[in-house]
Amino acid sequence: MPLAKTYKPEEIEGPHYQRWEEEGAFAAGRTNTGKPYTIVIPPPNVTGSLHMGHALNNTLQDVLIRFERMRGRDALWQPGMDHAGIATQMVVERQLDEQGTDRHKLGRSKFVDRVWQWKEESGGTIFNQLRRLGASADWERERFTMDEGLSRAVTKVFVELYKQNLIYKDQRLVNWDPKLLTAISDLEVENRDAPGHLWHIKYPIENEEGRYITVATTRPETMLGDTAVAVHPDDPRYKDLVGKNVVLPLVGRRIPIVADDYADPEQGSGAVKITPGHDFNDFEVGRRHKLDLINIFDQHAHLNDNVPEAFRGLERMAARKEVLAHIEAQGLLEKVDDITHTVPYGDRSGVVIEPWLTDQWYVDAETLAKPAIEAVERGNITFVPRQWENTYFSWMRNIQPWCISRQLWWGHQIPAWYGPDGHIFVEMDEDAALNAAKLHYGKETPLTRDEDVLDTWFSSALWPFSTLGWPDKTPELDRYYPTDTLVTGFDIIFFWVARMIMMGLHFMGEVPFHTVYVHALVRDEKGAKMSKSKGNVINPLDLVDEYGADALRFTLSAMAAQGRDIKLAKSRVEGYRNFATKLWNASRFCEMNVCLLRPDFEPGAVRQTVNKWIVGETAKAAGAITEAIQAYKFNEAADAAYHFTWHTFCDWYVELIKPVLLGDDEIAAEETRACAAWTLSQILHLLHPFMPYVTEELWDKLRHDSPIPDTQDLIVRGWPDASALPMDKDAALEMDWVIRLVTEIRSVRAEMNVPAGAKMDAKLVGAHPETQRRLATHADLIARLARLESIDLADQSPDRAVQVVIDEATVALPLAGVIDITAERTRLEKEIQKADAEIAKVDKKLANDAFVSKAPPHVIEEQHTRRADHTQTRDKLAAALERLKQAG
RNA sequence: GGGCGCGUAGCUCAGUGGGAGAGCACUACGUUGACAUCGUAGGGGUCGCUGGUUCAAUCCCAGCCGCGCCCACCA
Repeated sequence: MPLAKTYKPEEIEGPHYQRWEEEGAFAAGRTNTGKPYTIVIPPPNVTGSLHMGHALNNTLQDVLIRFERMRGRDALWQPGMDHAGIATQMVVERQLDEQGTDRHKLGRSKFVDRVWQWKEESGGTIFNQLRRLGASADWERERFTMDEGLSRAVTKVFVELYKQNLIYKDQRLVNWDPKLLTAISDLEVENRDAPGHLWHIKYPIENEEGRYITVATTRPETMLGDTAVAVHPDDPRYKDLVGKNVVLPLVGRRIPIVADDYADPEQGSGAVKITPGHDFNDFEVGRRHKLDLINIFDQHAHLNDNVPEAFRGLERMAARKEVLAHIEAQGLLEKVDDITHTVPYGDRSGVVIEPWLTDQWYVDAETLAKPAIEAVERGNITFVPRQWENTYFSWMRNIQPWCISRQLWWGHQIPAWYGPDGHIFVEMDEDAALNAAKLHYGKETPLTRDEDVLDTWFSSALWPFSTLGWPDKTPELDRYYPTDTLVTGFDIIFFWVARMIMMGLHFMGEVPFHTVYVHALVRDEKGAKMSKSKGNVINPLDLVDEYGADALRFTLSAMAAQGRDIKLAKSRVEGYRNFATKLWNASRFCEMNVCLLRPDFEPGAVRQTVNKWIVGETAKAAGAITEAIQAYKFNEAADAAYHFTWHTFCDWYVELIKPVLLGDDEIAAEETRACAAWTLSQILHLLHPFMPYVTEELWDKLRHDSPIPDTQDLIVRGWPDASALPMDKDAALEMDWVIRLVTEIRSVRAEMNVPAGAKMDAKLVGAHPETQRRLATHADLIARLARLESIDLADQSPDRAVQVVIDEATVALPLAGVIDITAERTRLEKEIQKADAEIAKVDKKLANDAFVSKAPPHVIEEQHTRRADHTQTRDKLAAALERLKQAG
């Protein structure tokens, strides 16, 4: 069946994907036995659906995987999903809320069952969306962070780190989310600038009637938990007050005035209230001065019983109002400044985070970070672009303890059990814990398990080895670890990349991957971050529906320049859909002209100049594309493929061979048909990583029409080897001359408004023997492409002709009566001026002694060549003008 | 307060120490047997500003202006 007249992506995409999957083309270890090439997918949230960031991220991974697979590597793209603790729990809790219930009514075990049920029914829609994009992941190896195997890995890592004292339990201030009722890590806190106020409040000095010390605060409600006022030890204003007490307003508590470097004389009043229970800095000050720590909030950030009765039960903001009202009523409010300050918000819940004193589990990240820093310093891991290494280093070198416990129900429950006396047993499972307890207490002792679960990122940190079977010694782990490339966005370098490096090195003794390719953010076309609230989200699947997956993939690849965000314009996608159409139509051309793939075709043995030329151009393109992908310059690879396909193959080669295909020379025609088919097949190969569907479809057609059908799908075929293809320099020069000649004639025709139907017998004057030979070879072709009746040699330009200069020769288009002689004179004069200007520019350079003595020889040589070329052109143009004048 | 990135054609973006590029948009012409989702030709830019280095700067350096992001405990 011939190719359809129009390219319709929706008709070809589904069937090919299905076939690839059925044939196991994505399966690692099946198609190739070569050196492994491995990418682990950044596991999307089980709740997630495909957004532009995923589309970009996974397109680039698929380009790499398909490229390496074609190059003969045993390509493994390891897919899987993340259980996404908080996000998923929130989704299910929302559902419960709609049903008028909540997780507490349900109980922990039923709630977790409920989440699993939701996961089985609705989780992972994103993978079907990735399939539509053409992602060639090894789906049979799909993993989930809560799988039995991965959970075992998580437990083992926890237990081992605990036994190595790299995990410990500690009581300190944490970032507490009063909506989600859990601790979160530093990274999950989003600091936002917000307008606020700085209240200056007078604290009365004890036993000194009428004397006050003024403190400035953005959070007056926390004064109820103050246990000191700090001033700088060198601050002359307050020197005599250090050691004295103030009477805390509203509370009546006597609290000391302490000297501490933390107090900045420049800030506020220079005296700062100290609330060790609700501020990270104050906590440190409190520790230094052995101050009491008073917790004034409950888990919802409502005031608790540690404050005077009038304030109990108030929510933070209400408390603030109430406190201020009392302060003002007592005449203790000195002044209020309007300021902008940063306020911490929970990145999931969107509520203000409260520093709160709790028991939590921490990872000693500093110790784990050391080898992870060295691995990047030594180049065992390279970031692309390189600059991200600085970001990595600056965070890793100042890394803080990682709070890994979460007060949630969905996640890996911490493998810690407590004895009646609070003794902690950290073991692989309950039986082991009970045994340990029996040993410890000398008798069987009931234990209670820690209620908390682990931070989601704790399990994803193990992803590169847990997905391959660790802690078991599996053949996959042996073969595919360390992986090769990690493709990710910069927003999770800390969350994920850094932690994978730490865990990989610690537990595997080897880096988890060698290259981290960090891609940009996809923004809307105005450069704004896409977000639901702004309503500027472009759904990638809408673009797939409208233009096809290939067009979207190609667009994202072509725009993935390193180190720059992608502002996605729809017109770009449309343009690349048109590109796919162009390719489709070029294939139709080949089909209609019976250009069949010949298994015995030897690109090095072609005899026709035009074929030698296209073989060389193919080699150049293949080399450029290969090099670009290897350097992760996806945009350069895409551009090179685009340009070669459209502007070299379609615009020129196809046009150049038309006369050959229709001509009488059957031997030449036969060779050209085979060569055209071969070139098209090379294009399909080179485009396949970017546009898998349309290329597979066209390849399918091409190979099945061939005398001996190729048995392989494109997806598993070999990648073109540029170095094995000949590049004929003479053929390149010759075709370049033809192309320039045709272009010049077309240009001057358009410029002189020569009517389309004008019949012209062109003459080539002053041609060297080699040029004469070229003309003899290609005259018919040139005439056809330039729409001439004929073109042949002459000794002299005819009268009243339009003349264009190509190298040493002049082409004359006799157009007496058709053209305006004055206009032609003006045109020639303009051309001469242009050439003169160029010559003058070069002369100026060459006249400069500094230039001639200091510039490298090849640059000087270049200038001489340029001068000669322009001079030749100028002379020829002058002669043409003279000729025109004589005739006129 | 530190760190990073960006400012090139109307729009979206490549690129380079030595002759300014692509796609889209725009203009003119075109029903040539692959393709109007097309073809041919063309217009359009002091490469943010100011200095410096250099024989030579859009590219390297410094400062400035504008925009964005990341990190940070400043009341």
